[in-house]
Amino acid sequence: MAPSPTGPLHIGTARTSLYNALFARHVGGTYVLRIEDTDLARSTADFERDILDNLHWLGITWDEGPQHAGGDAGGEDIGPYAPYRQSLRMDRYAREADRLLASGAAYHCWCTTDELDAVRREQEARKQAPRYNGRCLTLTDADRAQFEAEGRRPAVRFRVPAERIRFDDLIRGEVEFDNGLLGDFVIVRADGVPLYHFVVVIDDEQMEISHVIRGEDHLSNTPKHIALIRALGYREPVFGHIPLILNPDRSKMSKRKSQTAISDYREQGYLPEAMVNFLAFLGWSPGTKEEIFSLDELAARFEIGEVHKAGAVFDRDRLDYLNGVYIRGLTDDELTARLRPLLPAALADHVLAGLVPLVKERMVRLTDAVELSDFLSEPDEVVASWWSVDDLLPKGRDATEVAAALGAARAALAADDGWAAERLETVGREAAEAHGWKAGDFFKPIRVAVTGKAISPPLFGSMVLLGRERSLARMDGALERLRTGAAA
RNA sequence: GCCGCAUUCGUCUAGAGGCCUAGGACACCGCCCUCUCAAGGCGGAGAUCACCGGUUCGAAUCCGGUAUGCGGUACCA
Repeated sequence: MAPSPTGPLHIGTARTSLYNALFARHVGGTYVLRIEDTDLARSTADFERDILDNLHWLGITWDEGPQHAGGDAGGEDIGPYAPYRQSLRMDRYAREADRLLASGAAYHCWCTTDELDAVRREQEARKQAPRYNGRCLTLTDADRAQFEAEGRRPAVRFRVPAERIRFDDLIRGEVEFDNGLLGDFVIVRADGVPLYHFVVVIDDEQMEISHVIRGEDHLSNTPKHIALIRALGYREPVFGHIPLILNPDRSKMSKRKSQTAISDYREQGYLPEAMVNFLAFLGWSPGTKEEIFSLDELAARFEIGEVHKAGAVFDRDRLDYLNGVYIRGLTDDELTARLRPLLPAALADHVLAGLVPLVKERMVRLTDAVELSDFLSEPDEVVASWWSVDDLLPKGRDATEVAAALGAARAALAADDGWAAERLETVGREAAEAHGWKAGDFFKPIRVAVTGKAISPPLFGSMVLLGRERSLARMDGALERLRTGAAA
């Protein structure tokens, strides 16, 4: 797996990482992670940290590669072929470029960006394939001396042999390209920085990569890599190109149209287990009716050859559903621990522990607990500001009637000295019956007064967590507003 | 433009010649349960298997073509 730290860990990169991990674990292989940071201008240490951190968060582990972010400052890489960051392997690439130059498989190109653009525009205007015209292939020594004298620095171009390239893709089967259609592409920039197609091939050889599993967007790059592999005398790895994850409009999933950073999902309260389960099924299925699988179970069943060929739309609804399933599958203690950092410190641990069973099956994301529990940590005045008198009224009842009902409820509940949920509910129901109201209607003003909202966790459990005094005080506050409102 | 890849309910998918009048899940709708909301249970609607032609007694499944979509076509990865 070879992510490029030019952005935060992307959903697609995470899924590719997952498939690599599942494949490696399933066949008992060695999973290698390499940081592709040759694009110095766009790569940052922060992005690298984000990628490694979030991969760890998902539970994806690798056998070789940087275990911690740190750039060249010293995240110690693990594995026999360290370093696993391309920015630290430049001497190796320079040596291989020299080999290619010496053998004539590559040549210097002095063309400037402007010159190349001009040629390309001309080709496009003539409806020709835009590719390098080979100008620097026929330069004389005098030409070269002239460019040198002008201060121009040459890039290195690979001389692409015009041949048909065929390979057996793990997922797509036999694929064939005609490299005669390709122009000679640059492998080392004029500033000496080697480019992706070149370094990936060198590293794969030196790190003894046997299987390259990557996104389908690399399928048409593969013939370039194979040509380079042959020119360098390397062993050809097995390739597998997995389908793309798509925006709802079926284009390649992008930041513009979808949320793509794993860290965003993490912040929004998605569980890593749910993300992994969801991502695994975006492009693969075990063929069973069962669809809840842990990482270990996935690794046990995963077959790379069963991966689909067509892209899959990222379906947020399905992720939400799965996340809810996983939240409900957590023990109360586990959920309490995961919720703790998201909720105000003022919310006491024992209150949180009591809250969890009340909200567990009402959550889609961990962050939902914030709104479900804020009535416990906000002061009475704030909670009172969330509602208006109208919010207290069940359908068809006016303020005077509701004041009477709430007054009766308050009196009955206050008369109970235990303040336990089950007992309170019994008292509440008896009071409702005595008052001649349906329980639902009778409880509505209590709910709004106590929790500030028409939708809340179970009422009596909520009242227990809030405490007798504050619950009664909030009901008193509501009664007051009902009476003044009714009077007005 | 050129090259490549793909195409089963809105979405994720099952399906590898007869078990398919195409199964499941999410989303949607209805009912039940119910102190609100969820969760849960039950049921419903939803796919002429992109299209056309062929092979075959028989095709979603095999072959050919067409269309559409997507990806690539950088001194980005």
